[in-house]
Amino acid sequence: MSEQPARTLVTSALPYANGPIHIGHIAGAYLPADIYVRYLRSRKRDVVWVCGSDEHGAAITLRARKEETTPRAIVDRYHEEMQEAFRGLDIAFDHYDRTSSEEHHAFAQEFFLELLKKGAFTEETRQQFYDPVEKQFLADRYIQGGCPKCGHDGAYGDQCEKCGSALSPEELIEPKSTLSGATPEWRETTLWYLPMDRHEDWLRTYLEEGKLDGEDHHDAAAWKSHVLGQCRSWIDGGLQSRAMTRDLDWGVPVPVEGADGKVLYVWLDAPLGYITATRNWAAKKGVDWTPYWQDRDTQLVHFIGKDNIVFHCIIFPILLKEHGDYLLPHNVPANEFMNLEGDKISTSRNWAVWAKDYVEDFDGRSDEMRYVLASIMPEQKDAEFTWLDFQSRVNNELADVLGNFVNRVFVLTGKFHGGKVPGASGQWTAVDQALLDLMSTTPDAVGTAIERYRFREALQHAMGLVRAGNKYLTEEEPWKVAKTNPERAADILHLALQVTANAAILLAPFLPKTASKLSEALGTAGLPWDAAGAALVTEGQPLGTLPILFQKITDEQVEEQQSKLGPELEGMRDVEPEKGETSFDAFQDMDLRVAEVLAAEKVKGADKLLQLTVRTGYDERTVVSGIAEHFSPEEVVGRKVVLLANLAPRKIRGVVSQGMVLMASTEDGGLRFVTPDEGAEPGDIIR
RNA sequence: GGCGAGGUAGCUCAGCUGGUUAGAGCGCAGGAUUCAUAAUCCUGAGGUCGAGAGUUCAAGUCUCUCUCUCGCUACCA
Repeated sequence: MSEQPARTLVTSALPYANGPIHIGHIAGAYLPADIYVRYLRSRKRDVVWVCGSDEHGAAITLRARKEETTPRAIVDRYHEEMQEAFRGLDIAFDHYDRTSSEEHHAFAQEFFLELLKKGAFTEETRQQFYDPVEKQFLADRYIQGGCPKCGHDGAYGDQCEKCGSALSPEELIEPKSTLSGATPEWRETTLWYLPMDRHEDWLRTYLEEGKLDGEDHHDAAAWKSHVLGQCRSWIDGGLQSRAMTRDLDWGVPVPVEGADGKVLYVWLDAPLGYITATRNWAAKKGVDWTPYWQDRDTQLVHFIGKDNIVFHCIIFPILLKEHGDYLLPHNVPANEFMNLEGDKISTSRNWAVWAKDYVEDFDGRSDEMRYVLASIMPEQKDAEFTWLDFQSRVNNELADVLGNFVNRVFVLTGKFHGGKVPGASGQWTAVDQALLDLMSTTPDAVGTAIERYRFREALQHAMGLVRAGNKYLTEEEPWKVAKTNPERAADILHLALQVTANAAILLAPFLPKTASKLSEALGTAGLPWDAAGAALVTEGQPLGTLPILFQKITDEQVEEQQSKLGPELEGMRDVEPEKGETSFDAFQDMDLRVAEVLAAEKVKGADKLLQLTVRTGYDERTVVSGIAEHFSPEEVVGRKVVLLANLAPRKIRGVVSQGMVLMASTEDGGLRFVTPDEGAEPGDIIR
């Protein structure tokens, strides 16, 4: 790998076309990539940035059924909406594609076949649920039933959303197909698996040392520690086989005879979308796409959020290497998560700042959001966005430092030099020289930080030049000097203008709108990055008119935005949807009783479990309950509770649990006992 | 329980391969100034660098133990 790659291919995580984009997404994978790419473009490097909608997967079909529409309609809607959000924040991909395109299907199939031919997969036949009414195999998410863990009656085959536990479909109590409501049957199906354990050795070398096939591949030290840490954790834990196909009808069909009703697993399908997108971009431009994915002088960078690390650093590299013709990532600068006003961002609770809403509420003010997000980007650890912080950064830094500096320079030039760039004598004082020095070193400081994916630091450096400009004006006082020494005053303003023009270039990756307004007004539009560091504006150049760059964010705006967070409906909660209809008989099957907790102790080796001894009035029994994180043993002894008494006994962590204690799970993420009213005694039947 | 990442000024965070009095921005106090969006500039207060032990001539920076937060994972209501 040479110091400077011949070209760079940048990707941002394909957003899932199942919901709108929020600032967490932007700060995680799109804004950093946008800054990085704008910088490289400004340096006139060969760079291509691709992205696209990830439009397959069970969640989308499930949602389509729920909304009584088609998967196509869902993905079409979000494909458009997401692009609108990106455009509104000036996130400027070279190409934005979608995985449901014909080209992608064809390419993904071709890629799959190649892997098949190379023996990358193992074929395994397993029992799987089949819906006899809809005549299809059921993906895990299409099966609903009682959760074996918490008893919650709407658990999915892969996960119970109530208790968060990972499940496999056969564990469900009374499983039902969510498609037809029918009871599914066991049938054999054949799926292709990726045996990842085969790849542990070279992956370790690739990640830890940056070496591939015995050659230097990338600088492993340049990777973020949390990215490497996660990968190490996965590999050390032993990599498992993972199914690369699914029985589903929405996705890229498996191109093998007899594989009707099977599609590629979205996690095989989606990253290949990067390649398809590049091919489509190249076709559009009439250039050859292959160097971007196959030439060793290309640098491949994936921008993602931390939830995607394992796929981009382990699974996708395995696929690429097995294929053999493609480059592996040179860096995956994953960001951590962005929290919001003290809580994690949550789509279902509407605890999010939606990109689309921001663009509507703050029309034309994309730079403000970009600036704030770049300032607090979760580069090494989770970060937090608050509207008060947004206000203070916009007002104190953008408006007061940058906006005001620019305004001072323009007003002074207007007043003392008729709005034209004054000439300079070339007689620089020590103070001038210090500023000139800073001006000449800042581009490199900013650029180096960007190339190291340290965007906050880069922005600090760029703003540092502006701060120095303010200091310079305040201390040199050209408005005073002009009265006694007009030549000196001209020098000062000339230099201040050079600083402004430099700032326009350096800030452009972060604040594209502002930067172009500035460089237009200064007559320096279109100058590349490498021009920065020196004099840019020329004597006599008339300045354009410049509006106030940044309006202050008012307290009212802050309050308005804060009040938008959370559930939208007055008095109504946005909770998980009601389950499908049940029958009286099914209810009758449950034997609910009042019981009293006699004793409680923690189950050793488990964080969440309490072992309870309860009195039912007719016996005493042991119940294991996953409430240890919410209640101490002392707190629960003596309580009257509601017990599901006839639940099949189950061995949990070595202890046989005979029944289940009912709890209400509350909005704050806690649990509350369901307690019978005064007078109810152990053994009382609940019906 | 296992693994990973964090715990640094009131707030948001930097501190690379250990080395002079631990930094930035905001906030706060005092002052200067008026060209400018009541903006700007200077000065100052403020930190036992989560706790404890160890290695070293020297530790925020390395090792161990403990503790708290976040994430993945296991057990799981």
